Amino acid sequence: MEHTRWLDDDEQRTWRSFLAAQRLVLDRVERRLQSNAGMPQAYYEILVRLSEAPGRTLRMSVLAESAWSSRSRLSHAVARMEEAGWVVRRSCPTDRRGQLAELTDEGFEVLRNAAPDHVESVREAVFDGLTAAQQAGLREACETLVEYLSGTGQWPVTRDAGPDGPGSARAS
Amino acid sequence: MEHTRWLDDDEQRTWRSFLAAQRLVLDRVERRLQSNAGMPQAYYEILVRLSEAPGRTLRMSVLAESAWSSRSRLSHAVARMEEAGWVVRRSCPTDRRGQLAELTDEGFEVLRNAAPDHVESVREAVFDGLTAAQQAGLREACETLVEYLSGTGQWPVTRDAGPDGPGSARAS
DNA sequence: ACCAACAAGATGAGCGCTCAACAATTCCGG
DNA sequence: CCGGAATTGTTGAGCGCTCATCTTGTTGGT
Repeated sequence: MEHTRWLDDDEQRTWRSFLAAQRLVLDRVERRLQSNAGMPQAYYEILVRLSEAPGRTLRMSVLAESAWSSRSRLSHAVARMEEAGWVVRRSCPTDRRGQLAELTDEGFEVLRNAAPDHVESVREAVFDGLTAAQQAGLREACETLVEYLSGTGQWPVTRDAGPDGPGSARAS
Repeated sequence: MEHTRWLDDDEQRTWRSFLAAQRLVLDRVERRLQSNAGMPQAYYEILVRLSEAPGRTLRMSVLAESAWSSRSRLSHAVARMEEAGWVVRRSCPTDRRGQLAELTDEGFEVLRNAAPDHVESVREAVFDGLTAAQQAGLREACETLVEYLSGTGQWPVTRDAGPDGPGSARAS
């Protein structure tokens, strides 16, 4: 490759505002979650996925995909959360390489307590600042990007997790 | 606060797709930058800001704001980049608390070599996957968010850095 | 002129993440 | 049914980031 496809001014502004917005939003949400629940955003997402799964149990590999995490990251994270008593690991009966991660009652309780403030912080950081049309535009772009980027390298992705159900953590 | 403003299904999907898209895009871009230039995205952004500044020099506090970085993060980052010979620090003549960070010729060269592949990876990760309308929608939402979130806590923000000029790193 | 408040930047501990390497198991062609 | 290839999950080193804290320097009220 010797002729670089540089970004024009519009693209430059799009990319830079995406970077800035992403940082501002995530730093804000993460900071608040850290101070109110003592966990990083990535852990919260893992707990949510588990809480929505049948039996509150998922295989590590499936959990990794659905939380957009690498296997290694998930492994470290679950190890820590197991120490905290939020999750337990059991070996998978049908595949002895596999591990099942199960959300404990304590972990579920932690999630349930963390949820209201977290959701509030997301609302304040994103939805309170955007019109309905802007929210629609953001969603349209992000969903397209997810579709476009999924399954192409990067993670061991095998897209098959169902789309978002309503968070069951809020429904006791 | 005792009545939580939960996210409805549309908001839920918007938030989750934002999280996923953000992760997919940034992980991809960062991985490529790391392997081709040996630096994280945050460092690249710092080098770009310096390269665009008059005299390729900025005060630490100004640099921190313009790269959306905390002071602490910048301090650590510049320390590392100084070891690498990409940047030098000099004390500020008008305020003896201050430090000036200056991009060295070597640092500029590193940036210039890193830029083409980085830009290509951004194009592949974002622009090649979105229609013009989706790009506009994304930009509109992100610019609004940046405007909305800037200057409200979080960083020691004193918004006054000019908006993005064209990246001077690509113009020799 | 003084001193309390504030601002700039550096620093070290702790932690989450990446990357590469590894062990254990399953899969599949011959 | 055997043996190489692929898959699953873990581990440890290294690094960037956050948070709290500290030092140094500036500012503003009296």
